[in-house]
Amino acid sequence: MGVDIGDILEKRQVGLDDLAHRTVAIDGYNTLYQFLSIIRQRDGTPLKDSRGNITSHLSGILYRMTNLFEAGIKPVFVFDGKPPDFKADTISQRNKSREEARTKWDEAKEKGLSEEAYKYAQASSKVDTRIVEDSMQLLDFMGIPCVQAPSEGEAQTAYMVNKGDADYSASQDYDSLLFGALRVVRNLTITGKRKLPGKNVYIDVEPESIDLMQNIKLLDIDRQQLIGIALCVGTDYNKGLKKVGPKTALKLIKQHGSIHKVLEHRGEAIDELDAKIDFFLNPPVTDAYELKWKPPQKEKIVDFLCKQHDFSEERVLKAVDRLEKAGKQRSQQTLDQWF
DNA sequence: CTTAACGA
DNA sequence: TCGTTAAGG
Repeated sequence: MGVDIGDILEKRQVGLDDLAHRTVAIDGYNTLYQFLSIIRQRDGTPLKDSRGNITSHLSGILYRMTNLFEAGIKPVFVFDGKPPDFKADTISQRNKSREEARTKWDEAKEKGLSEEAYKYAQASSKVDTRIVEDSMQLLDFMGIPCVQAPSEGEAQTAYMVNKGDADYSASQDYDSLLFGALRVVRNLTITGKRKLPGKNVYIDVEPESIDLMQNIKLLDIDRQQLIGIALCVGTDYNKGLKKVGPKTALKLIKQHGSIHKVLEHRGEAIDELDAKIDFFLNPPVTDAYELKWKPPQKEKIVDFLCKQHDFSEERVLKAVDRLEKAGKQRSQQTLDQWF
């Protein structure tokens, strides 16, 4: 998922101090997917309430947003709207892989292959309507603003950064750079623990920022060429050229000058190429949002999480207290938010 | 993922 | 106090 151009990008490690007082526009889909796939029991089952509803994402939101808030960061969630038509293949491929993973999960469980089972359990994660809706509900109760993007969330976060409404686009994917986001932050977590793919090993990960203009300059290319590199490697809208990773793609684009020339030279084609390039350059975005952080509604959070979804009241109250304290501290210092 | 509990 | 491990819902 997402475009694999990380290897050619210059990243800067950042501490949470660097992000204090900064607004980060979070790619909602990306974050929820991460929560759903990672917050699980050892057998692969996600957290669920007594009625069988998945709650992993609610746990992730509650604790991570509390931590970010405590660090003085102003988070905004941005949710996807209608995807472009040329994303249809990717979407149906994802649905297919997810269905397959679901079957393989059951098979592995029966055979007692726990590591296999866990892997397929993760791959069967789905950000469905209910997941999005109750995430928005919880965020609203926590006083964190949400933005509904007309199309791709990462395009909207890019727009908000470049307009000056946000300081960073936050996602694990690099796609918002293709939409022109000037600053991107990855690994936006407090306790940076990430599971190495395949192995059962966890490594520490620090938040890192990526500066678009610095990278454009360093690579000695322009934005169109960066998009060209992405299209060579493969994006959510196209498959990518065979055996071409980011380094080869960079070489090809620099050698031939443009994605059009690269394709011409190789005798290959990408469907609706110009429409896709234009989509990265001029995606649908909206100004219809208001960024306002409000005090958490303690009773509503407790009712929602504890009464309706079986969270421990002790844990939830502790998190809400931290949230309240962080907000009060902030409004005393800066006087800008929370009213 | 994040917190809480536990043992060195 | 810190690193490891289990539990959370």
